[in-house]
Amino acid sequence: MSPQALKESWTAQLRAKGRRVTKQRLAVLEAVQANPHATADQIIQAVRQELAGITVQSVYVILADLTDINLIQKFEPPGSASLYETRTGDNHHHAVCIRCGKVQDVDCTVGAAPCLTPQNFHGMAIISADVLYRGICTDCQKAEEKEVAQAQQVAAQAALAS
Amino acid sequence: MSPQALKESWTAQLRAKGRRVTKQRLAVLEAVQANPHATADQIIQAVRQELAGITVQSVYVILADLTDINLIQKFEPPGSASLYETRTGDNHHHAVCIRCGKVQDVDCTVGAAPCLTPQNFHGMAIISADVLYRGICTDCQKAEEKEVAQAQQVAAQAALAS
DNA sequence: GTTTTTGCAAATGATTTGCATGGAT
DNA sequence: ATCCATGCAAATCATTTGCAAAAAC
Repeated sequence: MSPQALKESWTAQLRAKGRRVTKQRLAVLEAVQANPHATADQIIQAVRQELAGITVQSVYVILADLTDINLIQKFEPPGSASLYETRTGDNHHHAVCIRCGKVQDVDCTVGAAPCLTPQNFHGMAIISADVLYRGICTDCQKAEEKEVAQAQQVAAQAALAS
Repeated sequence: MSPQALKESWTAQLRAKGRRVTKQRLAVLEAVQANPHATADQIIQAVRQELAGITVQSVYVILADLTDINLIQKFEPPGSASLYETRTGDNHHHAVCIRCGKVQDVDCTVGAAPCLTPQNFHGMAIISADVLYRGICTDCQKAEEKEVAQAQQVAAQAALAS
């Protein structure tokens, strides 16, 4: 979608939910759209490029409200600050790199229902399932290979010197 | 395992990891064992039954250390305080009730590897997958049925009165 | 006795809230 | 003109940290 079309779409959706269309809200939406998996802090920095005076608290309030009306989605990785994304409505999961912290979307190909078939649900009526993968992203895999190679070189030199 | 056997097991494991065995650590382990999915706050309350003087910060330090040596496991549900459990090592997931917040274990029957087979992993080397189910527990299902029944009664009486 | 643990106070980071003003409809 | 949204300050909540005293080895 073009930036213009996005803006119109957001405006329409805000109005549809009885929310007023303000430059602050549009700026927050733009920032979240521009940087998927952005933290509140990153969003604040980005929004301030356009609206220098906006306060931290306003951005938090706006983020919470946009989350309520499902225009954005909040994702809370364990142990770090919440991330916000414009991708909503579809059932997708996240993969976080345990080395650099980068978060990537993972499409759920199994439909909206729970993706596992566990034996023991204690009679609970399941509404949704969130899946968080932890792993090492491609960049960090390369970086680790490089480190291993360097460590081997150092070890070889130490063996020579002794 | 009997309380006594548990205590000996913990003692052995602490020693094996080079940790000193203190009454504080044992009390924390006991509290976590007694109440699976306990919050730090609940653990502090429980431990103070035995060790009235123990401080909040000590319990946090102990919990972090016990988590490091894998004697307990930390679970961070989105939007609420961390929970601690003694069940470690095996791959199990959690189901949280969106109404009362109760957390229950869900056995993962698919083995230790990622339980989904998503198409799009971005080349990431996956190490583990955490799954969080959201739903309504049996108690809350009953409570909701009761509420619906009462609402229908009220509606019926209103219809009669008009 | 030495080193790790604990106790205490104070700080931190993320996020929320109450109240007055300002802007969108 | 009306009422929701924003700005501001201060509070809250969970958790961490630095340093001195106490306890386990």
